[in-house]
Amino acid sequence: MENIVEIRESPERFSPQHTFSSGQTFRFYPEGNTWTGVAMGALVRIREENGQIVLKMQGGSRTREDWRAYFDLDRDYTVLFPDADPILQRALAAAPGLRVLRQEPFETLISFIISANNNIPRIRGIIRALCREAGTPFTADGETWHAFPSPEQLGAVPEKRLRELGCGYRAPYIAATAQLAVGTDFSSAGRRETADLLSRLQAFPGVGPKVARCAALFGFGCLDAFPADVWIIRALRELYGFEGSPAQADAFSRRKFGPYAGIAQQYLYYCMRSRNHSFAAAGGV
DNA sequence: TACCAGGAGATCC
DNA sequence: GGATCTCATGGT
Repeated sequence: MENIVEIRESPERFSPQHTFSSGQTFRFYPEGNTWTGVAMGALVRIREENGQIVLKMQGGSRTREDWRAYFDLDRDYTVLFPDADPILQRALAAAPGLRVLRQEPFETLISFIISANNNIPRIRGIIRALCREAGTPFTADGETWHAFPSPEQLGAVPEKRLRELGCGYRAPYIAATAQLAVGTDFSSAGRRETADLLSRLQAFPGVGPKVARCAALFGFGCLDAFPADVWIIRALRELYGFEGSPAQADAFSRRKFGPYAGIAQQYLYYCMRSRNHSFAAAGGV
């Protein structure tokens, strides 16, 4: 019997548009008024219905609690930044319902290795190709879908084949990281201090400071991890007068945004990239 | 057609 | 430790 979980939320608490368009996950696609994707081995469909956001998960073995954790639905985002400056306040208001997902560690690690010096449409295409190539297939809604490959499955794909699938020069990094990840206990890694986790993640080939912070934030629940790409550095410089390097962004973000700096980063990133009009009109960018 | 993309690694000094 | 180059390849 198929495992189905259905969750209803208000648009103020969860926005698939803001969440899936903020560059933290690459497996969700909009079609009409429905967002469709695969996560944790299940088909996920999200649509608005009578003023409510309806999340329907089909397949896999995850519970309602697992999915609430995945979408971070039980966290009150309105109390995370009690001392928010006016700029952050505008960013938070510009993307209501944006939530930082708690994705699967190995998927985030590989996804953001692929993201290096790459653009989002192509990242999505490569990840989709990897899933079709090596991910476990399952059937839902009368169609065949593919889970993200396990370390064993991805590690078995020849480097030459990874290049054919579009991975380019990242192919050896992906192959080596997948093979190293076999036997790695990511669940215990997630309970470490962020700095300790980052150094361990950066031991994987193709994982530097930025990719490690993305994996820590999106895959391990380290909400203080602060990925600093060119957009965020630009935002800190233009909006806050920050003059430092990406390596100095950690201390700055912790001082400026506190223990949830990673979530603040995601709102700032979304607003910068989406050229949100209300944000720009308010003097944000 | 150039330039860019949610950078990392190698090689310089 | 920091500056510089190269790495595939589709998007814009």
